[in-house]
Amino acid sequence: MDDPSRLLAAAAAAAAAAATHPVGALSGIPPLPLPPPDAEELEPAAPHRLPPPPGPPPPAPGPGPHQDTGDILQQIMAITDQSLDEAQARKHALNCHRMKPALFSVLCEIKEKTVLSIRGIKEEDPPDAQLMRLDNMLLAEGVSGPEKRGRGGPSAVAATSGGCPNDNSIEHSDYRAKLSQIRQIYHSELEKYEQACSEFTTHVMNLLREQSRTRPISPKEIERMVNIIHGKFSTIQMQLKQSTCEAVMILRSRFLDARRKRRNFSKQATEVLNEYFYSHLSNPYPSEEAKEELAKKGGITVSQVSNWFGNKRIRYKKNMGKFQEEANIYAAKTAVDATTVVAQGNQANSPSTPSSGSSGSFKMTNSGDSFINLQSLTYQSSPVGASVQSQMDSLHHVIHQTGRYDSLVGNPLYTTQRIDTNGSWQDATTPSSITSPAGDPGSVNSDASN
DNA sequence: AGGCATGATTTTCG
DNA sequence: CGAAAATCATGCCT
Repeated sequence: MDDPSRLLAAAAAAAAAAATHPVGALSGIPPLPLPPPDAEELEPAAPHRLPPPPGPPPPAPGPGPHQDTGDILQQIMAITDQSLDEAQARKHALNCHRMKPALFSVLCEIKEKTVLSIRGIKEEDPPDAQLMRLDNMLLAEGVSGPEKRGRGGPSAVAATSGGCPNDNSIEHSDYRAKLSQIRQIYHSELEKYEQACSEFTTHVMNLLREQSRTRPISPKEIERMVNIIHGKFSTIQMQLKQSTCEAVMILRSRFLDARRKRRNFSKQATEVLNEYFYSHLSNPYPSEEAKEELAKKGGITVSQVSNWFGNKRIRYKKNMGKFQEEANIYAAKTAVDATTVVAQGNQANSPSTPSSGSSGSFKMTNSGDSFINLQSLTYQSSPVGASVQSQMDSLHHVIHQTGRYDSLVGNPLYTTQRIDTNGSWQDATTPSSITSPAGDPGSVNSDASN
């Protein structure tokens, strides 16, 4: 039975359905013959499959103009079966058909309704939280955003890695190199995506424009399509961002691991640190300036100096005996140095801290064997101020080895150092004024840094 | 492999 | 917040 009017009726029903239940129409009610799936994408003139609803609902199906509509429909449906040339010819014929404008406007109308009801679904992607997180992170890591160059400045790494040693070590520059590599890849990929996106968008828009001659395509619809495309591409971009973040994280963790990896200090550094420690044994708390000085001398960072002193104090205190030998070596060394220098009349030899002036006694928590209080001794023998200080400190150990000075209580006139009830090293905050019995105020700041 | 040395990190404390 | 104390993790020596 190929009664065209039946087909028309079906089409009309579909059209009505499309108008009222567009989703149903989209999901495919169609009693209409679908074109074969192939040969479609190369044929811009081919009617889009989605909304094929034809003319207005016929009040009374019958011959006449409806006949024409049915013909047109059939032609439309059959168009994809035809060869390109043939199709072009038919397209042209259709375009010139007298019913075409009317049919087109109906299609437009229906389309309008459909789009209207669809519109509610779309346009609801909030500024993706995850995307924002990724963006922020990339920015924070210095991957996105302006390129930061220059070694001295506070790099992104240093800013985020807390109080870690932030030297210009090999690892650090390695890290930076890798980071910039990631950065490069990220940007080139991003650019590629953007380019592809815009290319694709233009392509689709051209296609739609082309198609708009044969099927109703509103600007809104194009816009929507573009949005969809952008959405898809931004998903890809998000993936890119995500993997970049991962890469940075991995790099970072590796870097941190490497940082955590212990590497013994150079002999020079150990030397410098030990010298200071044993020559300021009474008060082994280098000031910030002294720390900087030591760091510079030893080729390490200030925080490493702090770590070292922290460890040293603890370990020394815990097991003094173990350090005796070392102490003697350094003590003697510094003592000799000090005396030499003193003999030369130069008083700025040791990397002393201004606050180390007090050679107050300190006592070990766990050993009844306390340190000798030598101040009266030195005080009387060589009141030369700061340099004497280190000498005196150094002598502590030599003497400690040879003789036994168990006096815990220092010269009462000379107690700038608080001795805690538990007897730990306790730095007096402002000892300097009292520390120089020789009346040498200059020793307050015995230039630790030359 | 095991143990000690040692630099770094974390936790605790004043 | 800085220092002490505890702990971790690796280097290095045997």
